[in-house]
Amino acid sequence: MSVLPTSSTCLELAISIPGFVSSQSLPSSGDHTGNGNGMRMMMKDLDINQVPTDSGGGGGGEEEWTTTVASREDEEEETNNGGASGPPRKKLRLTTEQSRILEETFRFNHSLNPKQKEDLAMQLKLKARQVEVWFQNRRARSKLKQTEIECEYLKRWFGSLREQNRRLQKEVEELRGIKVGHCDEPLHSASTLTMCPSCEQVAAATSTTTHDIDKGPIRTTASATNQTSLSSKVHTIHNHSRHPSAAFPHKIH
DNA sequence: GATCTAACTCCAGTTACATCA
DNA sequence: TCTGATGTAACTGGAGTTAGA
Repeated sequence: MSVLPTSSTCLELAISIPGFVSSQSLPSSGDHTGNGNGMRMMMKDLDINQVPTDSGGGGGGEEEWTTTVASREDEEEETNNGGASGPPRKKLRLTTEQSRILEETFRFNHSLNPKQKEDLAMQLKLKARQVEVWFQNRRARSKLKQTEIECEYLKRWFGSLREQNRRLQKEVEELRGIKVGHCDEPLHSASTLTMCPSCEQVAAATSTTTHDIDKGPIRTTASATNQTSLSSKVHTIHNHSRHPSAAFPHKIH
């Protein structure tokens, strides 16, 4: 079953399926715990809506704010003063250089502690709050991308399982026909014995029930002899296509 | 030590602006 | 020029954590 989705994105991702722990444990900023007080001090004088006075940094004139965004305080004042909707929200476009540096930083660290955030903000001539928002949005995008990839993979896996199930059902029908025709003869045709590729032994009969993904359990009346083939296939499927996450814990960068 | 509260972070969901076809 | 789709910066509200009173 080679349905491994290949990816060339720069997102660092890992399959996480319900019931399985996502392998992406973002490095905690640690400053949930650590620099709380310092952060409080810093956050006090943040003004996200302050227009950068220097527009020349890195972007060669590309860096520019279209306008300022009304601060919360200003909005509150606006609201209090008249209830009007206030000035339209304007939006910064990050320069390619800013985006590049942010992406670069994100590659190594998915979340920043207050010091890192402040330093990066200073480097990029942005507000710490903007850097924080960017990282939040970036994590969200990363997660979304991961979900899409997982979804795509699960679709393929589902299709593969359905196909396997279809084949097994067909085989059951064939065995039924054979049994009717040669009820006294043992069925040890080599073609019906499946070797487990990893265990390198013919799988023992198991009590596993094969489920048709669409229609529920397959009811089979195959004899014990006939079951050798079927159950070994079941064994194979059970052990080797049990779950995609185990087989394809891929990461995307 | 237990409790409360303030300050902070994160996330999920949403809004709204900028850009492009 | 207008318009709908798309990308994304920014906002909102809730939940969780921590430190200090």
